[in-house]
Amino acid sequence: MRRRLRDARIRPGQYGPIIETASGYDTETATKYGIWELALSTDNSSEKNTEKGTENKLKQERRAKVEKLRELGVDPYGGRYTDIDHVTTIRGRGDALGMDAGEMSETERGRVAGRVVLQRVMGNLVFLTIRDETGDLQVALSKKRVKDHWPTIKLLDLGDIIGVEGLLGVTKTGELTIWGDDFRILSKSIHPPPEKWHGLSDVELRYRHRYVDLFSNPDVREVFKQRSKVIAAVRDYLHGAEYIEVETPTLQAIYGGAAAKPFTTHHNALDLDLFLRISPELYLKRLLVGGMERVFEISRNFRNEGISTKHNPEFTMVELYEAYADYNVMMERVEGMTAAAIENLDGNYKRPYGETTIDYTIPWSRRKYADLLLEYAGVAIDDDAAVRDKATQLGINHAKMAPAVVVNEVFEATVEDHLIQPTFVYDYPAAICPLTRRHPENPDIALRFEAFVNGMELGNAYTELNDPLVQEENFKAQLSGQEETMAIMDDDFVLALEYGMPPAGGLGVGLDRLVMLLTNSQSIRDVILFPLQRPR
RNA sequence: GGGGGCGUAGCUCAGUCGGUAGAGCAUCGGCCUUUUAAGCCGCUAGUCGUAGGUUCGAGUCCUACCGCCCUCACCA
Repeated sequence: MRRRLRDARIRPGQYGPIIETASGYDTETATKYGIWELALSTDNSSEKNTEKGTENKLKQERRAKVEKLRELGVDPYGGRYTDIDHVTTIRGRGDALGMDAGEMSETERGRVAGRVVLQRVMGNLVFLTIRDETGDLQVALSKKRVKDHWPTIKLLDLGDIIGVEGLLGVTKTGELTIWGDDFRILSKSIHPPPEKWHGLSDVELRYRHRYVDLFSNPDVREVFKQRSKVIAAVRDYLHGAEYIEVETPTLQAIYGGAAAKPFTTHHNALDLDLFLRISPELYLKRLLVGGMERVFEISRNFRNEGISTKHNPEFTMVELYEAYADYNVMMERVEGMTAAAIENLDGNYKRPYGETTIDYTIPWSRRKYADLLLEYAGVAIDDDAAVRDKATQLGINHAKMAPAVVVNEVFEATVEDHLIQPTFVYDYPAAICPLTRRHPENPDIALRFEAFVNGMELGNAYTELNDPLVQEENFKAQLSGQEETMAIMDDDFVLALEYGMPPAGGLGVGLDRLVMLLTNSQSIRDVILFPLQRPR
């Protein structure tokens, strides 16, 4: 679309002869004012008019109003409108005045800008509900008071963005109101907004036209404001813990750091196939080698896998590495960043999630993997026969699985759903995390934990492996085994370890999931502004 | 990929047994200077997701396809 518009700007003639319409538009006028959508659709209207009848009719009526505004000498797409007050600010000032119902201040003025979301026309007095980023406010525009602006006000539609200035007052019914005497139309909306009461509720349309979702459903906007606060708090917390924020490549010639299928892309000038990162891990560890002792990155990662309420192909993770620490320190980091996020929201550590309440009070529960397996599956982790019996009971086809894989299948089937309250599960079977440092006293155990909340994995951490020889061996073992992990040996990463990486704790926390939990959102798509949708 | 559900006016939704496509909001035309989803009167509004099929007749039944949601599988 954008491309078409740009082409049109250069060669308007290609869109055919000028067509005179009811509203008096032609491509020349459109060109002059730079309203290309208008020029194009007007051109097409002779063919497409019948196609989408109502929508076209509604738009044409609004376009006619645009033209009428121009005839009145009013710019329907006005520019700078400064020194405005937010609705919340005006409400605060209004409250401070302590006016009675029906009263109007003689001196206190307000100036707002926002979208018209409700309109109550009573002849020569119009009540509008204006929505800005902070809330809704009523403005009243009377013919007597606005004088010359009245003809413009008669052309207002739901969805228009306007600016209003006037005295503050309280109506008979007790509603704080700006009694406008100055008025500006800032953007004429030519597409009708959704129904005023229900808003936009079709899930597909909400995702595809998120801008409509945002302006018509204030709760949605609130979720994304909270998302911003969560991420800001995580960043502040880490800065406070003397971390440095870095940015590492999203385009990677060799991908790694997780077991996941990548997206592929291509650099034309270099004629080089590249991958979108599945994790920033191997780059962040290189920074530890370089002497950056505490680093983090809030990174967009891309995994070419299934989509679900908990998985979007691109998602945001905070990944961090801390020299001379271990996974126990990382548990404190998870708790610390979550607490910081909660403090930045509302300070409430007991939060609803669906039907349950989750208590984020520190410290979170810390449970050994093997203990949980015994508790919920009733089997000892090293009792292969018992584990396989249990697997059979659960309907898991385990004949060809390695012992540790069966253990993990049983664990996932029996334990994870019970991990509702925040829990660190630690000391995983080494066989299912091959690139991980082993427990010094038990080589079958990996120094790893996962943080679970509401049965969902929130984070994953390790006491990092810094032995280059073991790392190289593990890499090779991985390569020979699974097809999708470490498709290419990352020699440079091993080289970095050969120079010497300090012992460290490393952690990744899914920020989309953290936001889901803290905002009581049931789908990851409700905390991602533009979740992936197939083109229509 | 398997299973289930959904797709009707710009939006939110009805649509009976297969028999002339409906309502509310919005729009348009009236009345209206204290309304709160304002109200009242009148009007307009449709490729029933797409393409086939069955039938005298399909929004409705059948098939395929497209899109979305849920779920399982895959997957940290």
